[in-house]
Amino acid sequence: MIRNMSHNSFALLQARGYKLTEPRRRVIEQLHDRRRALTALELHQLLASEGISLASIYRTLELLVELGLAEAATRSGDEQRYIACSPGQHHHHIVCSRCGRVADITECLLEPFEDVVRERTGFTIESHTLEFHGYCSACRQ
Amino acid sequence: MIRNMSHNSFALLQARGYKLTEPRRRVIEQLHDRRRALTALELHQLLASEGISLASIYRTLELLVELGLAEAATRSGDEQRYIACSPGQHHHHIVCSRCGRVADITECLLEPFEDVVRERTGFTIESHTLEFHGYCSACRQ
DNA sequence: ATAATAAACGCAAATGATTCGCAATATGTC
DNA sequence: GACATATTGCGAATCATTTGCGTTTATTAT
Repeated sequence: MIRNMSHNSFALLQARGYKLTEPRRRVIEQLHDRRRALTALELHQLLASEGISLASIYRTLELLVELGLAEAATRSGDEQRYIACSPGQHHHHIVCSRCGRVADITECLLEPFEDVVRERTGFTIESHTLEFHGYCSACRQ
Repeated sequence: MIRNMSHNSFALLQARGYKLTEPRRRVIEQLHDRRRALTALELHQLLASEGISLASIYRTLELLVELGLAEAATRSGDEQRYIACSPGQHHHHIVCSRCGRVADITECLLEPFEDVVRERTGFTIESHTLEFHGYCSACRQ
């Protein structure tokens, strides 16, 4: 299952004409397997034994976001965290404030409200960002 | 009205024992009067004639966030934007993707969903971040 | 009002996450 | 199995933000 999710990303990468390199494979695996919001530096440390450069990690993350295979978490600190993401369906995440664990919220809760927001504010609505924060079962006191 | 909103912030600042200085007054005024999500650099440029240092703008923004008088917008780019905020009631914003104009969404749309999210994910929920993006009436094509 | 006093300021240097240039290497293809 | 090229690792560069420090300014008490 976890393997399959990584493999989906591998496949999409290649289908778009990108090479499936060692740094890309490893970053994708980590993001999927750990199910955590990770920083570039954390990925670099997790992959220390692989001799992958920090620059490649940044470049890979940029590519994954572009392809919809990862997304940048809401920032709370000076380092950006990244979350593995299935492309296609729009959805949201809850992130553990202690360990960074991520869970998906499978459908979008907000589309029904976009009309209300448009009427109230006079803005047209193109998108929204939503992220919940709390504690996963392991980190709850 | 606009003046009152700035004055509320002035008062809260002083009530908490902080001095109402020129940089603080000006930054608060700009954030309230422009009703836009602004970067530190933009504030510095807007206030160029006042001889206010960029460092003071950063320090003021940090203080305003701490006091709940401003909040950091969802980042989309390499500079943080800040939004004037009334402390007290939890609410959300919609930000114009072209000009940065901000409108308030007066109450929170998501509290009713927190139970659902908790049940589905097994996380306890402490908070959430939500921001809408679109175009204000002036920027809509 | 005026002086006393501590918080805040302006400046310039430091920090640190992220990006970039380039020679070397690894991937997918023929 | 060799080729052509995308991608890598390295180190240097960038640039938003933070910090140290001597000076200024907002508040409090005289």
